[in-house]
Amino acid sequence: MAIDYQPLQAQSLAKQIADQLREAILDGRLKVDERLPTEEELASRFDVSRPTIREALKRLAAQNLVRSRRGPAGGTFIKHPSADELKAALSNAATLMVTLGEFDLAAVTEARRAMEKLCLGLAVKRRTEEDIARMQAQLERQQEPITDEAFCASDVAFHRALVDASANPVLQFNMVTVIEALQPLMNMIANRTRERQVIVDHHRELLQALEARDLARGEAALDALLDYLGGQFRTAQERNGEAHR
Amino acid sequence: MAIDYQPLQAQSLAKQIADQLREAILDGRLKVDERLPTEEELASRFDVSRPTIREALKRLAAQNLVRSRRGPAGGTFIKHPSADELKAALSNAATLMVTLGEFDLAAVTEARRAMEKLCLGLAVKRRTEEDIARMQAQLERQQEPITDEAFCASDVAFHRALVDASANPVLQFNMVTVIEALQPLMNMIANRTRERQVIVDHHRELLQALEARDLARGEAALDALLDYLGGQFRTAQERNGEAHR
DNA sequence: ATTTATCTATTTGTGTGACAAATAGACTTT
DNA sequence: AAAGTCTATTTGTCACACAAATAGATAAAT
Repeated sequence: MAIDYQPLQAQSLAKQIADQLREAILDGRLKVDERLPTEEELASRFDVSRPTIREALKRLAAQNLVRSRRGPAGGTFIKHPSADELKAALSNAATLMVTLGEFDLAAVTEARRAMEKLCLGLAVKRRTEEDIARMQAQLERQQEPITDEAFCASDVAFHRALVDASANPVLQFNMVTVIEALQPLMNMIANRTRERQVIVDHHRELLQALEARDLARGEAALDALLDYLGGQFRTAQERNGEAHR
Repeated sequence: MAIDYQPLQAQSLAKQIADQLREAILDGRLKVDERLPTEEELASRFDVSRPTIREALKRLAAQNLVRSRRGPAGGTFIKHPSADELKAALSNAATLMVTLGEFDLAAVTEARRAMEKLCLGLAVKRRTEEDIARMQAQLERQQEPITDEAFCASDVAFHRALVDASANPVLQFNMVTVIEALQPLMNMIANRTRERQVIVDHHRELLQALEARDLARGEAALDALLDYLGGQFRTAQERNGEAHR
C-alpha cells in the first residue's frame, strides 16, 4: 500500500492568486506594461477581500513581476524584467546558498574556474579599451592602502569587469553565482599587505594577457590566481572550524 | 550646478521593512530556523500596523526567505534556502527574460554551447550508470509517438540529465538559464517526425560518446546538435517575424 | 499504563471598513 | 498660453474582528 499522500493543503488564497497571476504573466496571457484591474475589482473577480489581493500582488512585486502606482492613472502593471534587478536578486540568493553551505565551496570554485575561463576566452577576442581601463582602475585601487572590505570589493569589481568584457549578457548574468556570491567569504579572509601583493600580481598578469589578447597566458594567470584563492579559502575554513570548537 | 536629485521617495513601509529583514538574514543577524517575533510584536517594534508587517513578510515569503505556520508553536521562521526552489525561481525569471527578448537568443545559445561543453567535460569523467540510464530513458521516449510538447520536455530532460552528470551543483544550477529557459521557444518549433529524427540521432551519438567517456566525440555531437537547433531557432524567429507583419 | 479524544491558548489567515497620500486630468485663473 | 487649483481615482496604511490551524495540556477510555 503505497499511496503518495497528496499534500492537499489548502494553500493560502493569496498564494494561489499570486501563482495564477504569475503563470498568466509567464504564459504571455498578461503582457508587459499591461494594467491589471484595480485591487477592488480583482477582489470581486476572485471573490476575496482586498487585503488578500494585496498580499498576492506584494508577492509578485517582491519577484519584480509587477509594480504599482497610486493615482487615477495608477494601478498595478506588469513589469518588464530587468537584467540588473534579476542579477541583484540572484546575487542575494546565491550568497545565502554559499554562506549557508548549501553550495559546496569546492563546487563553486570548480564552476568558477571553468566559467571564468570561458569568459576570458570571449574577452580575449572582444575586450575594448574601456574594459581594460576599468580593470586597470581597479588594479590601481588595489595597491592603495584601503580597508580589507574595499580590497575585496575591488577584487570582485576586477573580475566583474573581466566577465563583462566577454560581452555575453547570459554569461555575465550567471557569473554572479561564482563571483559576487563569494564576496562575504572573501571578506572573512584578512588580507595582509604581503598577501595582497600576490593577488595584485596575478591580476596584473591577467590584465596584461587580456590586453595582449593572449589566451594561454591569461588562463595560466587565472589558474594561478584561483589556486591561490582556493588555498586561502581552505585555510579560512579550517580556522573557522577551529574557532567553532 | 549638478545636484543629483535623490529619489527621496518614501518607499512603502512594507518594502522598507522587508528590505531591512532581508539584509538581516543575508548578514546572518537572523539565523536559519530562527523564529521572528509574532506579527503583532513586529508591528509594535516597527511602529506600524499588522497588515503592513504582513505585506513585508509576504514579500520575503515570495523570495523563499521565510515560511509561516499557524498555531501556538507557529510563527514566521527563517527558511533554509533550497537549491530546487531557487532553481525553479531562476527558471521562471530566465524564461521571462528570454521570451521577452531581454536576453538575446544568440547570447543564450553561445553561452549554452560553452557551458554545456563544460558540463560534458566533467560528465565524461564522472557519469554514473544511473546518469546513462536516465538519458537512455529519455532517448527512448523521444522515439515514441508523443506530442510536440512532450518531445520538447523530454529534450530538456535529456540535457538536464547530461548536466546533472557533471556532478557540480553550481553548474547544474546555472544551466537552467540556458536549458529550461529555452523550453517555451522550443515549444514554438513544430517538430515533424523527420526533424525529430535528426535530434534523436544527435542525442544518441552524444549519449554513446558519454558512455564511452569520449570527450571529443561528445563535443562534436553537441556542436552538431546545437548548430541544428540554432538554425531551427532562427527560422522560427523569422517565421514569427513574418507573422507579426 | 498507554493510547485516544477533547479542550485551550496562541498565532497566522482572512474579511470589513475607513481614511491618508499620491496623482492624472479637468478646470480655473492670471 | 501658462500656471495654479480642484477633483476623482487608486494604492498605501490602519484598526478591529473573527476564522482556522495547531502544539500542548488535560481528560477519558481501553
